[in-house]
Amino acid sequence: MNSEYNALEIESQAQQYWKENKSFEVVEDSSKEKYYCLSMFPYPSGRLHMGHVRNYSIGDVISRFQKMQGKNVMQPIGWDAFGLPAENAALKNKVAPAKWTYENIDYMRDQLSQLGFGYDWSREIATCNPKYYKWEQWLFVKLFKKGLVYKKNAVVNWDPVDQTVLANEQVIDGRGWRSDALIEKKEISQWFMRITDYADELLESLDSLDGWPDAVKTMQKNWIGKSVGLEISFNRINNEPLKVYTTRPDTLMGVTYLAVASEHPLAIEAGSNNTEVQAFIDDCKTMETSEAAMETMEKKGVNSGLTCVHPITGQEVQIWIANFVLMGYGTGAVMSVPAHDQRDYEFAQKYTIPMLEVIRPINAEHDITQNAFTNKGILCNSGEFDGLNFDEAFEAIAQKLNTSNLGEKQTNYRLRDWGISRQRYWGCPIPIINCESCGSVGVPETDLPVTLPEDVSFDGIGSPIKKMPEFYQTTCPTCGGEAQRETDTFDTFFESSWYFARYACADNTEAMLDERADYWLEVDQYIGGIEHAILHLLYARFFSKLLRDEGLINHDEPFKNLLTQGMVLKDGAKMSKSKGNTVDPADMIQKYGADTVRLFILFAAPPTQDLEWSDSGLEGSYRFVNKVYRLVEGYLADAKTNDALSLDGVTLNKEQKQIRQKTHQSLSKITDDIDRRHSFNTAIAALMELTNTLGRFKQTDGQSMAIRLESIEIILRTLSPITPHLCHYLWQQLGHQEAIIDTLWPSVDKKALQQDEVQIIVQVNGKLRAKLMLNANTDKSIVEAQALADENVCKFTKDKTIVKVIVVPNKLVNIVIK
RNA sequence: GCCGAUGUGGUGGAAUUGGUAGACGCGCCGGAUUCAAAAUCCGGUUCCUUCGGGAGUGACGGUUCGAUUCCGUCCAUCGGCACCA
Repeated sequence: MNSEYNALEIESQAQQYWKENKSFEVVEDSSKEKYYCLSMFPYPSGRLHMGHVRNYSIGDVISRFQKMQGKNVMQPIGWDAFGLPAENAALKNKVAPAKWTYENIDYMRDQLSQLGFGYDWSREIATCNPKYYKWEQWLFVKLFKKGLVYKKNAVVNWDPVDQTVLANEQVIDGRGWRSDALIEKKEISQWFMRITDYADELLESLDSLDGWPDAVKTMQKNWIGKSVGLEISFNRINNEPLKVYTTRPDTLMGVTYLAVASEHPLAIEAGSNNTEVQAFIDDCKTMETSEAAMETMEKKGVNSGLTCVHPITGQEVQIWIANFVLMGYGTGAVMSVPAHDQRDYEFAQKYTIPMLEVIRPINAEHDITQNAFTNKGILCNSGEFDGLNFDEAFEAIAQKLNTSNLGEKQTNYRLRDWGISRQRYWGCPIPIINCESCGSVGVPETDLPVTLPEDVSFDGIGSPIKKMPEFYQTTCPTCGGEAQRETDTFDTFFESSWYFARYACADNTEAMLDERADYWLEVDQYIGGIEHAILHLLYARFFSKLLRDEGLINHDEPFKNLLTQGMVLKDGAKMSKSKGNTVDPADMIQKYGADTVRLFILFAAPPTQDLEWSDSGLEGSYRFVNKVYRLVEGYLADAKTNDALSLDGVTLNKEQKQIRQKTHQSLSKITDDIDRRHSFNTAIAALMELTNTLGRFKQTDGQSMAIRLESIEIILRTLSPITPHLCHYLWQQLGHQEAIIDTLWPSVDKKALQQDEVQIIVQVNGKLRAKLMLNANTDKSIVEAQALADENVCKFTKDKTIVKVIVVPNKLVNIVIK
């Protein structure tokens, strides 16, 4: 054993050992319980940052821990390799997105290896590889034939200068990030998946996800946004009625205007003979499309001059055109009740539209001249409905409208169908051929994959494949006539929606998935950033149900347990390449070694908490790693001249007993912290305490040597998921033939835990006044008497009346005085 | 704006089921060791104090014998908001 801890040497040797012995390569094995541990795969942005290190360290600790529980553990890794940053890099560095991506993957694969993560590299996936995306094209064609995919018009951000579609992220204050041009909304035809067909199941099965954080389930539930309301028709003379959906039909009698989106046919009609209206509609064209922008921008509108008829009163209602109504959501029109909706209230005040109070609070006052009353209450000014509460009014109005065919109950979802078309180059080609006579035709299975040309020059003016006849010119599979390929690509969430299943059978060239997927699924533990709480996780759940309905897997849900890691922030914001605030672990690994870096990121905070990055304290982790090294070194030096006897556990002196007690208490805590609580920081703290305690215990008699060895071996095995290289090395130094990764987790000796005495806290009126050491399970009345007799306690109880005494066994006494 | 989180010493954080607030680190202060330094080891470190004690977990209220923990209102910060991944 070297007298100096040499991290880099120890680490490369351990990594070499794992590689040669295929320590992490697994196959299906019916004799063992399987455990599938998955961390969200990275986008190959160039270099790892501390967010990755955190994510993958957590996954590795759980994987190694489960392996030491004797389970058949699969921990795969791959690359979410399609996406926008490759195109941005292509523009900046004049390098093809494919080349840039593959180089990044090579670099980052090295970094992951250096960190010693126990991946089964034989299952590695890169989503930009045709062998991977072939199968999502195959699935897409099946879903297309099944009617789960359709085409419709949808709005995109159009940069008129760069002649390209921009992502929301690339639109800054309404302008293109490169061109600075005012961005226009543009409607183009795009592919959608009918995720709303599964809205109910996606909502219902959330209840079965016991291993998911409640916060994530709540966010998904709210995102799906199931509501029951009324679809109400407002008739228009000699025209189609205008339909609106509302969850507050009780406020119907308070409607003073309707609002439609600027793209609504009525708006276009109104604009065609009114320049003021047309000017407003034109103004709406340069408007950000994101919901956040919609909600926070100034609410504006214009009176269309058109009117409709209130379905109950028969009165004329104005139709306004408003910038906050979305054409793509619902009917593109809403009913407005200024007295009972704050947005309508402000809009009505701004444009002096009348307001009608029709709901009053039940047992309170509300001044409607101050703001809208948006709670439910009792109806007033509503004619025959006066005095009804929300539920009664809902039913009565629904019934009334139903008889006149002007309204019916409807269940609505906030969730919209998933738009999967992207007008980008670096993505998976949508496998559709457009034929003038046959329409859209799915690419036949034998012609898959539709391969994305990789050797292209990328200039940022639209996608290269839209300018490559050799790519898009083809023949129709149905009629054989001339036809054109779809040149849009999939949303990159498509790839990440099924990769977890593909890992189980990544080598299958004949099928998307096989029976091995059923062996490994569902994922026992999924780990990833909280920022994916809604979109990625919802799409992956959706895909699971699609795959199930195609008979490809037999699970309803992909992820049994979910650990949402908090963000690693730098300068108060999420680390990302586009913000330029990433921290590369490379230098730290070089200086301290991977074990120290892993230990530090896990020790810095509990995994679910956000973490503002700072490397102060990294030294402390390095110190601890060295301390463990010296602990073993010290033991081995003593062992040269002193033999460890077999531990008898009976004849031990007090100090020896205490060491064993501390050891097994720590083991118990560490096990629970890692397994149940995922509280790695406190597990490490317990390991530090135990190491410190043991470092002070230097006895060399036979029993003491045995106790030291037992304790050291517990430290090494419980620390090994966290700092695996160091523990691998030290385990060898202790003379073991079997590698530590192949050993089992130690078990707690309950006899060592036994405590003779317990500390009792004595409070007077909730304030700490004394601590007593008493035999465990001392009778309640004796504990109480002892507490009352305590000298310091008496100082506070003297001349006071004792109202009551609360005794919590083996823990606490609280004396309440007056 | 809406939805979901978070808020504790100089600092990262701990307190698991409502029961000792500040575990374990970092930093700082003092000591040992050293020719000296690094490294290491030992001790101290919430604030105020008349040294009895008092106050204190973003703010203000509430429930309780007892609240960092439960409830209400507010403030600040972070994540998501459908084309960043």
